Amino acid sequence: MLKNKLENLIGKSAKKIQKKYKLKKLPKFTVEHSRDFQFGDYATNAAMVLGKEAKKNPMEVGDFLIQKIKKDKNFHSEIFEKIEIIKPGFINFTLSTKFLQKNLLEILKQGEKFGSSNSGKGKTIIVDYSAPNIAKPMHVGHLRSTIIGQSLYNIYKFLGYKTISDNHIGDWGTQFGKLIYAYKNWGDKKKINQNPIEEMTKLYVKFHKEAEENKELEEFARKETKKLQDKNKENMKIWKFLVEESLKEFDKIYKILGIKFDYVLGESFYDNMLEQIVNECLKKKIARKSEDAIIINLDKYNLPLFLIKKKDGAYLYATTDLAAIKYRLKKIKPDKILYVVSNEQALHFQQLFASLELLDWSKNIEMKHIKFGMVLGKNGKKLSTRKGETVPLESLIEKAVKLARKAVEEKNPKLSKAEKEKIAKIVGIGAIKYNDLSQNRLTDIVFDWNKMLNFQGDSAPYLQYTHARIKSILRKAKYKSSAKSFNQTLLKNELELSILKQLLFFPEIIERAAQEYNPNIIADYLYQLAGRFNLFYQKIPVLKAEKELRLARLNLIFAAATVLKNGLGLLGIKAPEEM
RNA sequence: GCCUCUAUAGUUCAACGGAUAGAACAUCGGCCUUCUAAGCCGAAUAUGUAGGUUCGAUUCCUACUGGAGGCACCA
Repeated sequence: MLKNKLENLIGKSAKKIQKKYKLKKLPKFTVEHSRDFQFGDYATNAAMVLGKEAKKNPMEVGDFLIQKIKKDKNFHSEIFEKIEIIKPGFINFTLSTKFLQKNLLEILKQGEKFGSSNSGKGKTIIVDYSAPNIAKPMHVGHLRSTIIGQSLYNIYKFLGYKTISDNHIGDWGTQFGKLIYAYKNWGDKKKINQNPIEEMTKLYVKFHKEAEENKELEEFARKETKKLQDKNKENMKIWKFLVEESLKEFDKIYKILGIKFDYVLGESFYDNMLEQIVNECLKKKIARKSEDAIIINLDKYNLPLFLIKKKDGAYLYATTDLAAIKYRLKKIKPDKILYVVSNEQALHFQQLFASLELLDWSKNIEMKHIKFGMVLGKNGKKLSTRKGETVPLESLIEKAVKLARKAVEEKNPKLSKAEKEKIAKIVGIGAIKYNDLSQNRLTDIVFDWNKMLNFQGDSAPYLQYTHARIKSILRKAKYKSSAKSFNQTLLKNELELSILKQLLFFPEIIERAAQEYNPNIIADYLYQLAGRFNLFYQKIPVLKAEKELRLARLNLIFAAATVLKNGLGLLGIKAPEEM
């Protein structure tokens, strides 16, 4: 990656400056590519930070730095056309046209692999995401975890990590007591078979309604839970039925969304390890009894206590999480675990990670809570399931696809029905995913139908459309692969160069998205790339260009299409050939 | 009370301590006898308040104000 090379180059030269001025430490500097190209293509603040440390004029320091860089044996003068220092002390690097043109050949050579790397080689990373609850419908809230998680998974895999996804399904716990009680009293197997989650939700709701009038129900439910945890045959059978039916419905949604998991180990999977976990905590004296329950005291971390066993003997989700970690440490030996879970649970993960430290399990592993903001209603408040404010995923998808179908019908009526349907799905679902992924993970997002289903501007359909446009040109030109030799030096006008530069940045963008666990960096990049292409498209003819130039441009736009497709792929979004 | 997020244009969102704070939607005005107008070009409008650190702050720190969420027997 050019950015890394530049960092090394500047770093080495900066050390020489450090010596020259006898500085104790080498201040941190940054190297970044420019958003617009008026100040060059890459810039560093090295002169400014060095100048500050040395109490010298940055412009003067910068001049020295540039001299040193140019003298370095790793410096290739053919890569940079110009290095200059400007105003407060930015050093700007302008890439040579020749280098950019040559880089295109490299991109074409790498094709679908362009942007990938082996920087994660030898490292294992578990991504824990989606985690819906049995018997409850998936809604827009789950969507964030699912989509962000899947995207991070794709990104890390692309960077050469051994990547493992695990869907930690909520298939165990107290809600089952209520559900089993409700099922035994009011349940209808056939109805559940037909419409599993809807029927289960009805049972759940009914339970709560009845329980308000009859306080005894809560007690009954607790007993059912206990029976289930004691592996009572009848309750196990009902439980299994409810789980299986729910999973079928989840799988339907995952299939439509193109989400895949390497493991689907629900909470129930860890049930038989829980007692052992609590015992270990007691043995290590990090847990103790309190009010008949068992807790881990986290005063040392300034955190509230962590409950791992209830007074009625049942275990909690904290216990299950500990068990899951123990299991993963043993079976998978990951270097890192990412929990893609909403910000609501920030405290839980703080407690969980602190407990790991006390247990001395966390020595060789990095735990990360990849938190994200909530999906709020138009009123700026949390969507309430009870009030029916949550938008079920299925209806959201349906609505998006329907809208996309209408759009394809208008824009491209000649396509066959099957093709239209395929495109409608890709576009509708892409729009939904992009809406989540293009936003910063941490901010709450306000659910907005208009925005969610917006097919213009900064949206997946815009990117997909750009890709389809390119593909359309390539079809008309009967362009076949990039194997053909062509004269890349013909690509030299500003619009062509802006695309070449943008393409060059792709690998470093992916690296950054991974570092920050933020797919929106890729989304933002793709939007810029598409913008640059569309500008080019508007002004520069490809098919009508003179023969050699035409071939060069075809290769250029083919590379752009490849990067759009690769990038969208990392976001879990498909790029149709036409639309 | 404590903790985690958060405050940017009419609205919904970007911006890895850097250069003139970007978009999209909505509004107004242009561009289809040339490769897909789901597009392109142009106009107008924004960093909650008060301090601090810094050559430089939307970004870091402090306080205040506002918003969302969480704080042992739910997950």
